[in-house]
Order: sequence, then structure tokens, then C-alpha cells
Amino acid sequence: MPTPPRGDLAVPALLLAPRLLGAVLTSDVGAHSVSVRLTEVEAYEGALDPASHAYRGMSARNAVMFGPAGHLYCYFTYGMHWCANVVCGVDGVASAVLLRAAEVIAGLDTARARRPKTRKDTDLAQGPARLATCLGLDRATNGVDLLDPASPVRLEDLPSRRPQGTRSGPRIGISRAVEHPWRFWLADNPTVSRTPRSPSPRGTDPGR
DNA sequence: AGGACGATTAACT
DNA sequence: GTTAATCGTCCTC
Repeated sequence: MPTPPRGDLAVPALLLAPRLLGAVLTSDVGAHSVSVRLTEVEAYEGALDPASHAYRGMSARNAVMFGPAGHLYCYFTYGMHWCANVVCGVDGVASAVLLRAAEVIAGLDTARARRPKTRKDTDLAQGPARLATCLGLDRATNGVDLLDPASPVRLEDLPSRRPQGTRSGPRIGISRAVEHPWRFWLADNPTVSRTPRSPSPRGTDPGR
């Protein structure tokens, strides 16, 4: 599995996000290996984006977002869930892509064990906190280098261009900057967390 | 020091 | 469709 050059990730989240669709993430946390193929992501553009954790500057929680591209930003929310981002942009500028959903392509038994009540395999990583649970991501994996072959979590495949069948629409679960269509997903993929009724929100369909 | 709220999920009506 | 769970973070006083 080829590791992408770091320079490919040193771009704004809006550019990287659709290209992450189809990319493979592998976790070796806890001596168990799980691999997923990303199907849904969201771009968060740091200081320019009122919905970003980095909008009001650096803090202990979001410090990883301000570092170099290719690292993992994990955060705890709602008192019980962990979610994960791929940090992008140039060093010093906060930019990141939230990993919202994926399909499990290896380590299915481990993924099922981590999500014991899940019936359908397409639900295992359907949602950002579910995805993090499947891969065993939490405080311990915050900041790890996804491009280091020795890292417990690695980004192993990055499509050379935006895959066919990409769709976009408003981000989910935020209260500010709700109008930006900065959520991206693979059309007709059963693992996408919330499929819009219409093919795509008005005018945001990048084409099939 | 206190309190509102959150890049969510599962369970319920 | 609605809501409880549950606590770290950040804003305000």
C-alpha cells in the first residue's frame, strides 16, 4: 500500500476532502488491525471557518490542527464519543478533514467486537464516532503521524484525483457556517451516515 | 468558579 | 421525529 507524499496533504481542507474519499486508513491499535475505505468526510477551514474547532485560535485540544499535515486530530465530544480528523494545510495554519464514515475492508472481526450491538456491517463505521470506535481511535492516537509506516494509524492510499461519484452538501451537526456545502461523500454508498433525499443539495453536485 | 454547549449515538414514541 | 446520556472545553462573570 503506497503512502502518499506529505505535500499532497499540505493543501486546504476543501481541496483535500473530496480526494480522501476512497482513501484507506489502517489502524493497528491494541494489537488488532482494522482497515477502512473512507466514504464520507467534511472540510474544516480553521481561522476562516466559524464551525472549526480552530476558529478562535490554538488551545490544548486543537493544537494538532495547527501542526504539519498528515497527522491525526482526535477529539472527545458529548461526554462520550471520540471523532477523528486528518490534519492538512501548511504548518502553522489550522485545517482538517473530519472522517465521517467508511466501509470496513479488513479486520472485520475486530471492528464487530468494538461495535458489538451493530447488526449490519455497513453500520460499523457509519458516523464519525462509530468510525473512530471501529479503528480504536481516542486520546492515545491524537497527533499520530499518518504518513509514518511505523505509526499505529496510517493513511495508505490516496486517490490521485477526486473519485467519480462524489457528492457534496451542508455539513452535519454544526450550528455555525451551516450554509457551506463542505461535506463530501460517495454517491449511493450504503455506509454514508445520512443520505440526502434528493441526489444532492441545490447546485452543489460536482458531477457523476 | 460557574454554566452552556458540543463536528454524536442509541433508544424510544 | 424526539430525547437522554455524559463530561471536557471554553466563555463569561
